Amino acid sequence: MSNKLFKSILKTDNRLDLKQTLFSGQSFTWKKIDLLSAYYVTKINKTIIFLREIEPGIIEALSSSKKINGLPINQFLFNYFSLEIDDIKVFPQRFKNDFPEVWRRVEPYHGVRIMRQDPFEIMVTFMCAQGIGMHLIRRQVSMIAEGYGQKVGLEMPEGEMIFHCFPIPSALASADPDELALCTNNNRIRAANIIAMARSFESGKLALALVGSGECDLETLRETLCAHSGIGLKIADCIALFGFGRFDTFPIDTHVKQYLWEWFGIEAARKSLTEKNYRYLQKEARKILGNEYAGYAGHMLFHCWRKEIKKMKAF
DNA sequence: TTCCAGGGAAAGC
DNA sequence: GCTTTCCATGGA
Repeated sequence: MSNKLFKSILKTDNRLDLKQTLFSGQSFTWKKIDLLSAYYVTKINKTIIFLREIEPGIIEALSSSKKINGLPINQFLFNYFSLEIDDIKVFPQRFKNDFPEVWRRVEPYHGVRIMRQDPFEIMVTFMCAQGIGMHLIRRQVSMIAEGYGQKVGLEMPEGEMIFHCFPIPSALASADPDELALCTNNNRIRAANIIAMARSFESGKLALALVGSGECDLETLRETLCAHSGIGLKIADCIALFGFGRFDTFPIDTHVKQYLWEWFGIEAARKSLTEKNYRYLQKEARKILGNEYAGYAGHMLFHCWRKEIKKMKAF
C-alpha cells in the first residue's frame, strides 16, 4: 500500500454541508477523524479518502489514489454529492408560500446533499435498517465491513491506520448465516436475507436487471428489488434514492410519517403504513414537493425533523 | 417494564 | 385485496 496521499480541491457554487450530509442517515461508513484538523474519512472502492471543508464551497480531499471509478477525485466527488443539482430548485417555488414555517426551518438544511453511493452497499445497509435505531444500523454496517471487507493499511504520522472496504458481493454470498448474524444485531433472518440477496447480485441476475435502471421506471426498479426477501417498498425506495440516484423516489418511514402529519396536516399519516396508505401518502407528498426532487427535498425535511424536532444529537 | 427505532411478511377477514 | 398481527432485537 502506497503511503502517498493525493490532494485535490472540490469547488462548488451550490451549498454542501459536509458533516450534515455524511451523517444524515444515508451513509453509514463515514467516520470523523482528527488529524491536524477534523477530517471525515471512508473507503470508496479501493480508495481511502479524507475530506475537510476549508471554507464554504471549498472541500479539500486527500485520497490514496488519483481516480475513483476512472474519474479524477474532484469530478467523482462532484457527482457523488450530486452537486449538479441546484439546491434552491429542490423545493417548488410555491412551497415557501404554502408552508412558510416549515420553509424557515428547512432552509438552513439545503447543504444536505443526497449522495450517489454504491448500489450493493446501499442494499445491504438498508436491509439492516428495519425497525431499528440509527446507531445500531451504523454498528451493523461497521461490523459487516470489519468482518467481510478487505483490510487496507495506511501509514500515517501517528502510525498505521486500518481501513476496511465494504464487502464485495461474493464475500457476503459465501458467508455463514450464523456468523453474519453476529454483525446484524443477532438477527438471523436479516443475515439470511442479506446472503440470499448477495447471491442474487453476484450471479448477475439482480445486477443485470438493475443495469440501466436509471432509465427504467420506478415501479420496475421497485419490483426487482422487492422480489428479494427482506426488501419491502420502503427499503426499495431508499435503495433507489441513495443507490441509484432516483431523486424522485420518496421513502416513507416512521419519521417522514410523523412530519407529514405534524408539518403538512396529512390525515392519512396518522394511520398505519400499509402498502395502500404508503402509496397514497407518496401521492400526497408529491403534491406538496413536486415530482422530480420529491425524495431530495424529503431527505432535507427528514434530517431537519430529526435534528430540530426530535432533538437527536447523536448521528 | 414499556415503548420506540429509517419495516417486512404472514395470517386473517 | 386490504387490514391486523406477529416477528426480531437493543437501547432509552
